[in-house]
Amino acid sequence: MAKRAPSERVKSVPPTSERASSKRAQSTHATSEKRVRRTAEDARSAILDAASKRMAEVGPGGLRLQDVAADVGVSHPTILHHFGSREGLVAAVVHRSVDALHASLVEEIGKGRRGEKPVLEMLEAAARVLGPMGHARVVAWLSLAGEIPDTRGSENIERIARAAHELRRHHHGEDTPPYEDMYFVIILSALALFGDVIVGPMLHPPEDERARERRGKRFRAWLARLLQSHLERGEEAMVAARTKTRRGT
Amino acid sequence: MAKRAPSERVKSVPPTSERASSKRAQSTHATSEKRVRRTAEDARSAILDAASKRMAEVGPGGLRLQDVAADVGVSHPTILHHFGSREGLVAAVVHRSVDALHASLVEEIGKGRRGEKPVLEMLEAAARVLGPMGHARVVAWLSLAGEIPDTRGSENIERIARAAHELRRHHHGEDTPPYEDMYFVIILSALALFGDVIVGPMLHPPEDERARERRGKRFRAWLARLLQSHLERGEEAMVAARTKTRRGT
DNA sequence: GCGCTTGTTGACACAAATGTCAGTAGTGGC
DNA sequence: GCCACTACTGACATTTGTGTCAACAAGCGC
Repeated sequence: MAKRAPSERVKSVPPTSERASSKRAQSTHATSEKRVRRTAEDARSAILDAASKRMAEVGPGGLRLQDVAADVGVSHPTILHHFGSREGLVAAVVHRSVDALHASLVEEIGKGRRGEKPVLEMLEAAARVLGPMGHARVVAWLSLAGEIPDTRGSENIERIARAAHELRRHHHGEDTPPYEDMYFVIILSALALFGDVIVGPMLHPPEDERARERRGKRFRAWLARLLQSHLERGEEAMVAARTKTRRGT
Repeated sequence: MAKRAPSERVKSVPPTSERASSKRAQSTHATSEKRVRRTAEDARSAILDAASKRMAEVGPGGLRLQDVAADVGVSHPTILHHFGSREGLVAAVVHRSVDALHASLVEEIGKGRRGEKPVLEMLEAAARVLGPMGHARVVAWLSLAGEIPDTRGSENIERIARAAHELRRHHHGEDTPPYEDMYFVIILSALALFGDVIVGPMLHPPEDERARERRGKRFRAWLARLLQSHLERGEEAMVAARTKTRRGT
């Protein structure tokens, strides 16, 4: 009974609507209903939107042309017409997602960097960028799948870390902790934010959207205090706990 | 040209050997070569091993019966014979992985908890469990795919956090920070460890296995110092950075 | 209005993956 | 040594998903 075939189909996504949500009315079949003809750019954009949404849920490997086509309200050859191949579509989605992620990040970070609680504001900014859109999830899928193509993640991290380190030197002067300390601060922040999106649902007891939101906020506030106090104190207190780290610095 | 079919095939895994690594010699076809017959238990175990390895790389959705079969050196109906269906195999792998993860975790954590640098030792222990075997990756795949079945992750976290909190109260007495502080410490550790396995390769500049290993170790040492100093000082220093957290505690 | 460009589509071809089945062949019990 | 049990396999059936193709039709320049 039931000969199900390839590729697991991860429970096939919560039925956002019956399928073909937006333009569905037209396909009650029957007569002709006048077939719509978008500009190439509009079509591409609509398809990308739908594909992005799906991809955040099922990952690049789970994306199905027919599903995306149904969501948009077109037939699957249309997608192939615009993107050449499934792989082309995936690449386009990834590209756009990564670009948007970078843009939002630099914007948000540039915006909130001079408040009185800079660390918290940055964490919140980054969380806003990563969470609500599926950006963090898409990136996580890619990373898991081993596709780390033009993501430029490390460059971003290093740029941020270097800038922050310079700022710190400006404040502390002589006895500023080494660059790697700031690098690790940034890394830890990134890991915490990404990790929360990815394995958070698995580590915390089941909770609804609102509860999750509040818990996330409280956690980020806590983390911000932890990091802020670390940054303010330099590494003094840490040196106490330190016993013999690999030579000097 | 080339009509490639379903399910992306994520570059099809670094060819660990040509395929059918272990029992391959026998299949040079030609004559009969005497077909091997394991006990049911041995067969299941061999299949599970191969499937686990694949699954850590391609995720539950990407697992292909024929690939696993080839790795083990059997035909794919054999797998179906032992596990009923593909889904059965996936379930079995997940089950075993989760069980092993739990077992290793409690063992390792129980072991290294009375050293002089308890935090570091726990982090290292957890890293040993999560990293080398694909455990963290498997769990991450599941979490991303939304399959959070019998993982019991939150229970584990809470048990650990509660135990650690009790220990802390035993030391600090009256002015012990609230439970949630310890809970967040544990959560942060988990997120950092998981996150490093999942998105680490994307955040750091490209590095070989040894470099990655060393960097990981340095990062965990740094994190351990950060957390240790936080735990020793109670929340005193954090209260300084605190402005007005939602009422009292 | 006419025709050209091109977005769009149904029907089809092809591949890959799961699952079925009847039959083969080790292995242990007698 | 024979027999029953069952691990194992090749061949096939079926499903699902990608990609091709020829034809249709919507918008635009003329």
